[in-house]
Amino acid sequence: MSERRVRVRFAPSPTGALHIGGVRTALYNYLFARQHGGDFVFRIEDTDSSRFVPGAEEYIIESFKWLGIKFDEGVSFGGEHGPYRQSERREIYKVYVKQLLDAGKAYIAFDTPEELEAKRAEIENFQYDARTRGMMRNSLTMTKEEVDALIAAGNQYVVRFKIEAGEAVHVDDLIRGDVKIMSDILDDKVLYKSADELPTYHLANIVDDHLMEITHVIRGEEWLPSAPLHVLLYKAFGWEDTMPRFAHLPLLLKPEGKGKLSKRDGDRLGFPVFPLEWHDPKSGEVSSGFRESGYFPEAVINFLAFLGWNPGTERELYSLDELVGLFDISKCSKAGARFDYQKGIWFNHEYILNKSAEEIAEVFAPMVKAHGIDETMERITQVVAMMKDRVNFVHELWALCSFFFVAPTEYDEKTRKKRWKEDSAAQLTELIGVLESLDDFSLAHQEEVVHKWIEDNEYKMGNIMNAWRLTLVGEGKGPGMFDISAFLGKEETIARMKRAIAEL
RNA sequence: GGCGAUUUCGUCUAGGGGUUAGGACACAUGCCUCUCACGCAUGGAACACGGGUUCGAUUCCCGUAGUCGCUACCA
Repeated sequence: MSERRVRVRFAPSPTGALHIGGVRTALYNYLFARQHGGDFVFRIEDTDSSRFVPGAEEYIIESFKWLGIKFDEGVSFGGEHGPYRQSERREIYKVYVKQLLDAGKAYIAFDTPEELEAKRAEIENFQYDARTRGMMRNSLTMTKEEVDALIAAGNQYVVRFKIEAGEAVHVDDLIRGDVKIMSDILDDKVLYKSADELPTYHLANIVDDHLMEITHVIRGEEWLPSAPLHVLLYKAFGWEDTMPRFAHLPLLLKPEGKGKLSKRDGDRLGFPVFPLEWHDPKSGEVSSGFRESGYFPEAVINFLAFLGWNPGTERELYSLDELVGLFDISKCSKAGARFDYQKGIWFNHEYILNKSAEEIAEVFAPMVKAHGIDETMERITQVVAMMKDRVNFVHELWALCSFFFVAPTEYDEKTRKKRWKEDSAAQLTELIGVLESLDDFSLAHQEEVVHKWIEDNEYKMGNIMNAWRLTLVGEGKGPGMFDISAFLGKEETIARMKRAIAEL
């Protein structure tokens, strides 16, 4: 059994955008598969036809493509264990449902949803189980003839798993250790619905994991309560020998307040909870994505990897490949983690710091163009080199450095009051003369000449520089003055100064 | 309500029977400086509570409380 090749899967339902918690689950699966030299399978669990949302499947695939998480097989990736869409596996499930029925481990039930609802209203804490199934309309309380007649007459039914009371069920969890539960508290779960000829999650999940030779099931904590049911199903099928090991990951919680992270939190606090922007086809609602918000996929990966796990070192910046080597599922934390989006922003900033000006310029250039500016890649890269370390996102660059490309048309009032002195106009007019005399307008040469001019005239460095800054930038921000003037060039620099002196 | 999981600074976490309980984010202050940032430095800030076990518990055990999840013919 230990010889088996490691195979894990990520199996979302195509019911909408991929939640960021789901992304983390997929990431951990991916890291686990890679570090064990195993396979990562992508399965679509669309057994609830009523919740199907068009475009969701494509969205999920594109999300992982953007993030750099690769699957070895599955929907759209091929493989020998297909089909990988559960709605295309109807015939397979039927075989296994029949197997359980024949073995007396499951039974047919005719109770309608309305009847069940009535029972729940009638009996407090009603549960369809060993205590109550004797009073319901099912193949246990009817003769075979009655059952056959009902089916022949076209009555819809479900198949329920017959759970015997009094058994202690153990789930061996990679993160939580041994979790024990008594079978008495489990209900006879619906395994199959005749109405749409589809199984429910529980049956499909076990059958598929078995057939697809999954060795480890790494999923969210919301599945922990039904894990004993799954263990019982493996036993009912006689598949204990190859039953996968389980690992239930803690959930992602709201940044503040109570409960698990939701889309609403993102809207309210201003951060994305989906990898990509999502257009809901039903409501027409648009939800922001990490990609569109300006996050680098590497930063998102790094951030998510550290939400609920860490390698025990003090380093926090790791590439996806490095994480593969370091990941240890047993070191995952057990408690839910609040979604600390501030930390996510910090990660993105660190990735900007570590990327070259050329790489950032590649992203920034289209934004410059979008503002109607025609600049060479070289000049854009120069600006990026000066400014990139100041921002958390590339798109923040424009607000910080548009003055490199567009001359100021107005001058910030506060800065003017603070920096524009009585004699500023006279001094800057004098400075124009100094600059005009320069043949070499390079940063170093300007600096030398201007510094000497300031010293010779015993001007105050701060007064000159800040007033000068106001003329070139329009406000009191930006990199060193000579960086700015050297980039603008002699002509533009002097033109901006003249215009400002005239206006101020 | 029942069942399960879980609990270290505001947040993410390291650690583990004897530690000045470590790091990061955020926050504050300072430094750098021609501005604004970045960066750097410093600082405040935590073992949920109550019982055990023990020479000693934040660490192990048991309770209590909080938190999270499940309790569907949803996944």
